[in-house]
Amino acid sequence: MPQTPGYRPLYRQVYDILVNRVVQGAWRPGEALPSEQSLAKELGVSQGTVRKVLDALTAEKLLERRQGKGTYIAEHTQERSLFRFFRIARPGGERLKPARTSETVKVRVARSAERAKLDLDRDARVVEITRTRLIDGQPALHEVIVVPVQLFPGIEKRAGLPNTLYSLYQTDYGINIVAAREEVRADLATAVDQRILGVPAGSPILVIDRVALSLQQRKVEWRVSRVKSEGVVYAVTLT
Amino acid sequence: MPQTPGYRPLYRQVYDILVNRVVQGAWRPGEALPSEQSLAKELGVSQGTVRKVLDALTAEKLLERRQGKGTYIAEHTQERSLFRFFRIARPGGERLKPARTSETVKVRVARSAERAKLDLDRDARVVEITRTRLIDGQPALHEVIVVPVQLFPGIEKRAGLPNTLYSLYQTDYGINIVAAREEVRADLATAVDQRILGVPAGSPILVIDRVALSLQQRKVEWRVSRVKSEGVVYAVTLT
DNA sequence: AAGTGGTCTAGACCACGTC
DNA sequence: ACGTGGTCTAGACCACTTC
Repeated sequence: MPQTPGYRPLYRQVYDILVNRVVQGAWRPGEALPSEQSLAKELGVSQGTVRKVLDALTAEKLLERRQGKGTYIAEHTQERSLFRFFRIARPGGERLKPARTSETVKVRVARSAERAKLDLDRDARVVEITRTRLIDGQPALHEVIVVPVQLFPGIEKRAGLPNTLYSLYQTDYGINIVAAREEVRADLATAVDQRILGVPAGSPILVIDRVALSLQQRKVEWRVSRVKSEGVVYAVTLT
Repeated sequence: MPQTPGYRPLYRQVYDILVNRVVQGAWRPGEALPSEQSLAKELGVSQGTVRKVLDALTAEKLLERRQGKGTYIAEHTQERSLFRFFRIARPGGERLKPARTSETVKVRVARSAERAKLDLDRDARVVEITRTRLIDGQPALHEVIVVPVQLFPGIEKRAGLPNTLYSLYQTDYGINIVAAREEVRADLATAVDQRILGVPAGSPILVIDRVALSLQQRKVEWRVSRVKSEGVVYAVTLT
């Protein structure tokens, strides 16, 4: 039987404090945090305890540390977001970068499947973004992205969304995507796939179903991508 | 310009020492290591330095730590290996466990594609294991596994290989699989797929191409699995 | 009570980047 | 020269497990 059921290490409290500050935008992406020493002094703990927390947040890719310089809020730049969550590559290893094309944006009431995927209430409204992306100048995948309008007010009025939405989520809405659950399956090309991707009927298509999670583990985005399977793979390293 | 080009922290040396001991079988899977204190004393470093190394090896899943008890060599048990590297699941989340059927085992000279995948010399010999696995009693995937015979002498003479080979690699050959690079693509059922998996011609098939890496980052196994895509997905969490 | 890993502290010194 | 993060130490106390 545990002697202290409510035991909570000091570093957990420090962790929560710093996460809250980051979430509330105390520092902007790319900006430096105070030094370990000053944070320790301010919070009334030792430098080692602050260090443990900063190391943990760095492992979660929310911070970046640079020896001799300081600790910074990690930026979800285009390059970085792509490299982290976009797993399409050439067989053998070379990672690919898609170019974007125009998108269509709609606001509507969430369907039941969407409410289930994103833990939404009845009547919740969502923004639906549909777009096609190019690899080597050819249409290679198209995707439907659904996010709760409540979390991203006004996003539907923006013209020309960036190629990687996660940098936009971070800079304009304070939402950090820290993880994504993906389910990959094989399917056959539909009529829509044939038209958009220019593939023959019955071609194999790789379907990627992703739910993206924020720092608070909230389900923030549902995205289904359909990828022309020819000459590309979904590459991942299991550890 | 770095002032000390050959700088190497103390914990790196301790790390190498302990990894070597594990690789050379100083302790068996499931066995406890000496306590932090005694390791520190023996190696002439502080407990904190030993702790840092043990924590790192635990993060790599080579060790397991249990508060109040000790630090143990992680066991690649059937359950654990499956859960870690076998990513097939039902849509929505439930992870699946395949049952094995009989396999066929051959020894032969490595083909050039195999030499490239596994960094083998010309004339290298490999063991090829072919097997089919069942989900819910139905054939659901079949795979071809290729390993260098040099690393696994006598493996071809074993009858009835275990469902998860990685526990065998660990216990009988001292090889710990710590990571796997996987490439997933969509394909159409071939004649072989039709016969083995009982699917119609032209069905979508999920193909998983895996290279498994040992603790020393050596490419130890190449495995290609073809999975009946109906009702199952390849599930992974990106972080 | 004894032994283990887990937390926390205080202080020293090192490597790195900037001034 | 200075400030930052990175390493290393020594010691204290806590929580968990076993005896």
